[in-house]
Amino acid sequence: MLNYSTSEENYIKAIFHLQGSTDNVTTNELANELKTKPASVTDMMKKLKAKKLLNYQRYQGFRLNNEGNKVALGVIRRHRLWEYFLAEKLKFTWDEVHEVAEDLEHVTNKKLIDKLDEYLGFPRVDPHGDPIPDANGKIEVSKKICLTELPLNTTAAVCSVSDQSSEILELLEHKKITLGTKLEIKRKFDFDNSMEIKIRQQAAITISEQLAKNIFVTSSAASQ
Amino acid sequence: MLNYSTSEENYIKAIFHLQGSTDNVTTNELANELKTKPASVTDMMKKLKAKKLLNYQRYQGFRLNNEGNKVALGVIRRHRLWEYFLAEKLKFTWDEVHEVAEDLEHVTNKKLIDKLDEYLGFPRVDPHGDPIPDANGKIEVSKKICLTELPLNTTAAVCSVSDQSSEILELLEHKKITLGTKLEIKRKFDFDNSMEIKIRQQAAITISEQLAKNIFVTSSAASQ
DNA sequence: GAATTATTTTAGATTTGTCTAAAATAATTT
DNA sequence: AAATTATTTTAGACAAATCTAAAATAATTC
Repeated sequence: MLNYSTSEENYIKAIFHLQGSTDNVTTNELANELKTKPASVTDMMKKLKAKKLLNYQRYQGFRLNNEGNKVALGVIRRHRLWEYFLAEKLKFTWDEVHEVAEDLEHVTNKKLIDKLDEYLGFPRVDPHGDPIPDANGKIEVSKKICLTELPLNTTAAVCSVSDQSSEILELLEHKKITLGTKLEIKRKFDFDNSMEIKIRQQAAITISEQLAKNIFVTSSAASQ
Repeated sequence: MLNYSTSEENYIKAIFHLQGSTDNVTTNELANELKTKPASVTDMMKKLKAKKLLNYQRYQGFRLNNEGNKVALGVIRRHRLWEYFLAEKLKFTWDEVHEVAEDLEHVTNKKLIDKLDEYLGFPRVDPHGDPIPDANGKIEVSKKICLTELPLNTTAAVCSVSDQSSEILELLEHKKITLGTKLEIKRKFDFDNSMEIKIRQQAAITISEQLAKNIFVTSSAASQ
């Protein structure tokens, strides 16, 4: 495994988090996520394509390939181990750890990270409940839950739909929900159990209880 | 205290280690220390002078000013705390810690470092015996010892000379030893207790027992 | 003290990562 | 399907940190 710059690692990690199980990530999405400009994203995508870390065709968006995913999981492993360390050992609060781990994650010394992992007792999830990849990049598959059970403001990816009727598919197509779509619940209404969900940068949309009951998602924070 | 780049911090730290209590550091010395080219050093010295971290006049060498020393002590504090953490908690060996700490020291989050310090129990010296600056940049003054007691290959700075006769001063001037000169003993000879010492990048020179007995040095590794 | 040698600085180039403004392409609307 | 709008890419510029080669200055030697 080669070494990558802090900037490259941040792009790779962001793509990993944005890409569902099927979608390509778009230039604007990534620029928005990284608080940079689309032109900068295009430049970096050319570079990462040249380094064979992702698939990219101009105007078509991009996805990490096998090697890119491995790199991403390495960064995520470091980030979450440091988060665990900060919360568990240094007594940082839940909400403070992310920012500090953003810097620590770029110290890429395998022995350091593996010894840290051992010192911490090989934790399985970070303080946010997200699973920590092991030294081989293996990450626990997060459980499939019904959309009705997803906590508020927790991103999850659509992984299956129980009812396969043309009626539900028509509705899902209209709402632009497909397998792999990443979404989070912004509000729930007790009156009819409808909910407002947000998909990527799009405006929030409303989903009925009937629909929600038929959508299943995988959420890495489900174990919280 | 402003933030400085990794590169700036490395230059500042290196100058701190090279400057005795009086000497100016030269361009070549610093280039050699950082394994870079003299031209790069000159560029950076202009930059650090503009940021008011050091005194520098072209062709005259440079020294950190008050502010520069503060920055250096901050970097050294982080470096040595991480070294302590790596050795004490992660069970790295004595000789492995330096390299890893070189990277960790550039994560400049005050809360992180102060909490790490507390977690480690406010250690006074790192695994090499070098003192760790406290949160205010205060560093324990290392004890004054006679040059005859300085261990081999340990850098120390000349801090006083007991005999003040013109004869000894003549000899010291000839050997280019003044207050603040940093040196280390490379060899000791049992026959006449003479020793070979090295000053900076210069060739080793020989010192008699009589002379050594009159030279006192401060060594930050003296507590080892 | 003039000539030689060593050191330091300057000038100009390179790489990485970023930006703005304009051009190219894709998507949407009418 | 033509026009409009949105997205993406290209072209060219800039800052940071580095380098090489040449020029300037200082130190040393004869």
